[in-house]
Amino acid sequence: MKPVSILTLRRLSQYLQIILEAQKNKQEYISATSLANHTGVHRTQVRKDLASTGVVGVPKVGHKVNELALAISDFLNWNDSSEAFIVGAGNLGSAIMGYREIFETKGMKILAAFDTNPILIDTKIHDVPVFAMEKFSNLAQRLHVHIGIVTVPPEAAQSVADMMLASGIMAIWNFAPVQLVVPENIIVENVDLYASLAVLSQRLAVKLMKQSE
Amino acid sequence: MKPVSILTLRRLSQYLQIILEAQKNKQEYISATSLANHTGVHRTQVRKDLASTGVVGVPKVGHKVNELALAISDFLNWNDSSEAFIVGAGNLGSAIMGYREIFETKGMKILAAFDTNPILIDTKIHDVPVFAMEKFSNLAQRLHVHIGIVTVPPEAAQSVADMMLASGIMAIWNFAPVQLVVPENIIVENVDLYASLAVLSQRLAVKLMKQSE
DNA sequence: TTCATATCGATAATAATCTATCGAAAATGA
DNA sequence: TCATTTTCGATAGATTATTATCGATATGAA
Repeated sequence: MKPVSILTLRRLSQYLQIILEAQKNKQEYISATSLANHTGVHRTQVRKDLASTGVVGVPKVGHKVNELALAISDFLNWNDSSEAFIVGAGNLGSAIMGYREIFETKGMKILAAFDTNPILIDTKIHDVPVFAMEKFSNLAQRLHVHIGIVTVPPEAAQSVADMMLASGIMAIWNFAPVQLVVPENIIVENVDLYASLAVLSQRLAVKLMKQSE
Repeated sequence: MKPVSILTLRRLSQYLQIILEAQKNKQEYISATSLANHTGVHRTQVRKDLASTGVVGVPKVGHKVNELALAISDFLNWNDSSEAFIVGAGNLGSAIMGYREIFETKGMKILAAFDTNPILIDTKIHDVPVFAMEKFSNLAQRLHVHIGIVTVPPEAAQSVADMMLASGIMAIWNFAPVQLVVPENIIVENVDLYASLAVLSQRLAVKLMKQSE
């Protein structure tokens, strides 16, 4: 199994979203062409992406919706459950805990949250219990938690990451706009809102400039 | 001015983050090499990215921190203020409103939020007033708002987007995991958490598989 | 002053990604 | 049965992105 590019993984998740929708509508087959039309990705690219999960389609027909959904979910490891801890129970952390159930359908179970704010400690946010930071390490090791979600302010992010790694965390989902320094065997996935905003605002500026010409 | 790739824009925002940090520390000069070391991007790539903003550096010295920060901010249009409305005042919407002040330093001012939930209407969330959906169109046109932020559940996203476009919105920051269908002159920037999670979980699965071999 | 070094900016080479093309297979309808 | 259409999967070509190379320039030390 060859390693698959990040771009392919992101697109697979997009396709899956559409396929699940088709599944809801009791559609039996779906073609790469129609996925291409829905996403704007070129149809040959869609085929390549799907091929990397190992599925095979039927000419003129496409892929069985159920099988394709299962194949992609499997490939993304969304059918196994991975446990996660989240550090930072502020605005963003709460929002993510609010999506707890959806994330569980995608293989990630948020077991607990951690924060330094005494007001929050020993409460529950969207059914997720909030503990003091000091408890992270012990619990993470006892429960074999592999995923750490970072939703703290930027200045705290690196020290939280260090603490996570010292507790056996192997993958970090980082929502802080900071480039975390970690050993290279550690997986870091960044959700960088500023980068996203940068694309939006520059594109808009260019567009407005062109219009006023 | 040639169009700049999305990847370059995202990296520029990353560099800026580091440059602002250096500015805080009263550092006078910063080199492409050091930005490369901080981000993991190749140093020649950093130079190309910076070149696209028009800045010029000094051999052996690098770039003046202040000038570089200004050049990138300008390039991203973060020194001008753009007004935005946000639709969906739930968990995620609230989280984003919580970052209102930070976003303002990056050129985006969230003027108001809109929701269908009567409990929320006419309240304030993180100082942002929440209005009924019906008021969107009128206000957006009167205030010449160009940016719409979508933080509603996936099933409502397309209709919200349609409503936004009918009200003169030109750029959509979409947090719903849905591929919005819009005319091609409309700018859509997606923040796709599922795609991000897909990368994380697949990479982690591969890693764990390799370890157990 | 001269040399070594760090950096810049430009250009060339490599690698990755995306798009086009083509033959084969399955369905549909004449 | 046989042409037509749609899609698949594979391969080749084109585009884009990344990395390497090289000469030039500023700094600081010998």
